[in-house]
Amino acid sequence: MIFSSKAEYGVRLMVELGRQSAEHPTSLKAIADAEGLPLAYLEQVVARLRKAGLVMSARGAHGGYWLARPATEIGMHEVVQALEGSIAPMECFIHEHTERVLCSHEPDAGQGCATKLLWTRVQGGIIRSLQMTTLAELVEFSRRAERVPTVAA
Amino acid sequence: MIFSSKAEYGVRLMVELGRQSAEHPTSLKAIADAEGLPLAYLEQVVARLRKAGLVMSARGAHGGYWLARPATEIGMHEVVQALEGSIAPMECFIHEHTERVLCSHEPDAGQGCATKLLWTRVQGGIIRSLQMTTLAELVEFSRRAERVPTVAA
DNA sequence: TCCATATCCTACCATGACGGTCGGGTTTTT
DNA sequence: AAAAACCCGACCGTCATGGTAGGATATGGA
Repeated sequence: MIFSSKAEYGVRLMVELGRQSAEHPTSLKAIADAEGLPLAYLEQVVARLRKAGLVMSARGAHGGYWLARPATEIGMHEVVQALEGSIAPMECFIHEHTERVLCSHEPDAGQGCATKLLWTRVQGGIIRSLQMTTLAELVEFSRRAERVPTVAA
Repeated sequence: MIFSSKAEYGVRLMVELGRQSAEHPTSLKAIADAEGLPLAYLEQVVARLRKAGLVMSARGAHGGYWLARPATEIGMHEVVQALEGSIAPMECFIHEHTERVLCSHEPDAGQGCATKLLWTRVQGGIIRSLQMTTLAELVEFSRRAERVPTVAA
């Protein structure tokens, strides 16, 4: 049970954007360098964030990305959802919207199997803890962690 | 982001054991048939539960498995932990106990990166929702779901 | 005693998702 | 026109996952 690295990278990227003023765009190159992440891969990651309307972009020289909204108004559940596709602890939760593909083991009556009760709670726990965290919080945290003396040499 | 099928199968298995009285052991074969799961694979799953001390076993004819404790005293976080190894939303959380393998991206100071704040909360959310659910609850739920009239034919 | 039933254990395997690269296209600034 | 950057799709190696195979060991019953 683990989130993919898309989530990790994407969150880092968002934090990095949050640290910049939203005036002039930040290039992916800059972020890739700052975080030590592969540029080409970041492109795929940021594409998801853009499609989800979380970041905006400008092409061409001096182009780049910036937050579509102030960081205080961005809940991390949106970010993770955009990156991860959907926040589902079990396969049968994914198709939720479409044609009710049920758990296969689920009795005909629907919404039956006992395990679903469990996974539903887990899903709730995950989503709640994501919702209660805003991007602004993470940005603030990273700002503070910044000036920690390492060796004071 | 998804739990492995080991978790799913294992939880089903535990529920099934919870439905049986803990007197006479239940064979894996019976459970595999009841749930429609591959026997050989279940063996691997149940091995983890046994090693974690959640179920006990008897070999030989009329052998099988039973709960090591009453279902009311089994928290689902124990079950999932046994099955899944550890409940960690991100790689760098796994080595926790061993030699402090840090996030690689984490600044030298340690406990630094902003994303860790997020994943820590998520982990908390998951564990809490698992802890608050006992096996007994799931067993009870499955008992009730049992007698749902499908067509009343 | 011998067979059926069952747990136990280890090795093996195929598929698919994941993390990542590559090449090229398009847009914009200088 | 050249550089900087976003954009897009195809490709690819590795590794965890889900599952199988085969056998060893233990136990109860005929």
